Amino acid sequence: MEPTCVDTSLNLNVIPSQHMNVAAEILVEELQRLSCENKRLTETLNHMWENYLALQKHLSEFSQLRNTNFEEEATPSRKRKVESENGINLFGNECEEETLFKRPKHNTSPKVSKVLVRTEASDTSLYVSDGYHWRKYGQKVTRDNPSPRAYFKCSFAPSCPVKKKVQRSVEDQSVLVATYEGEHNHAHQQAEISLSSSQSETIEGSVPASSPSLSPIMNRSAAGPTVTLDLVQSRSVDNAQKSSIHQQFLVQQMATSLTRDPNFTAALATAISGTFLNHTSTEER
DNA sequence: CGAATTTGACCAGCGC
DNA sequence: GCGCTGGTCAAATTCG
Repeated sequence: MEPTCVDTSLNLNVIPSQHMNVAAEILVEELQRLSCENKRLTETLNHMWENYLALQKHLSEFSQLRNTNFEEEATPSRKRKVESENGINLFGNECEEETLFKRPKHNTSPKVSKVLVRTEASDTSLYVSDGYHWRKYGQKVTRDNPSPRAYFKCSFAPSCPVKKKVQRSVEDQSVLVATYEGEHNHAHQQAEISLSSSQSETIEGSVPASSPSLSPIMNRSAAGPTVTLDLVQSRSVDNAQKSSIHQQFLVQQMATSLTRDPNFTAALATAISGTFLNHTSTEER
């Protein structure tokens, strides 16, 4: 899609001083127009949020169905038996890694999410602090990446099925890529993670549907204003409350982006307006 | 001394 | 069937 730029700038230099009233009118009009657009964007965001929740619900239902079928059909091997005992064979909401599709027979697609963590270049450790307690159970050098991959299991609760893989990014050695699989079946140990809002970025294609985060790059060393965010889901948290927090965070992220980057503002406004207009036009039919 | 980490061996899936 | 690869296990080692 070709990005269309919406010019929201006001060229005050072209307005002569004797036409201040006219200029004021223009300003008021512009303000009203922006207010309308803002309202429309808010509505669009709410609509997208509702769609997202509906999709998540459908996926959840689908995964339960899949899981039931799996239990009836499968005769798990030794390893897989252990996994199913731990509940790791639950069919998750989202599957992002290509490798997960390569082994559909046994990989039952637990919920997978990726988090990128920026570290000091000199920091060679593979530890990502995320509020949970992890036990390292393996390390491997993989073919596609010269830096080793570390394997962790959540050790906060003995029966917790969540696993984590941590590896340095091929492109940027200072970035740690943490891949989480499964869902914690216990309360969050440290429910918050500090994110550097000034330096956080989103990575295309790595946003898990179930994760409240937008796959931020967390900067361990950066000082400055932080956004506190629950990165992982806890079953102990009330769903409605969780949704509310999530929605607030999304709105906050959106608002921050809109106010910060004029190009992004224009592109996003165009994209969302298009989606919104498409949606209303189909509803009218 | 118990917990955590390291590391080589092993296993299963996949492609050829 | 065989080799390659990713993932896991478990004994050995290190750490607090």
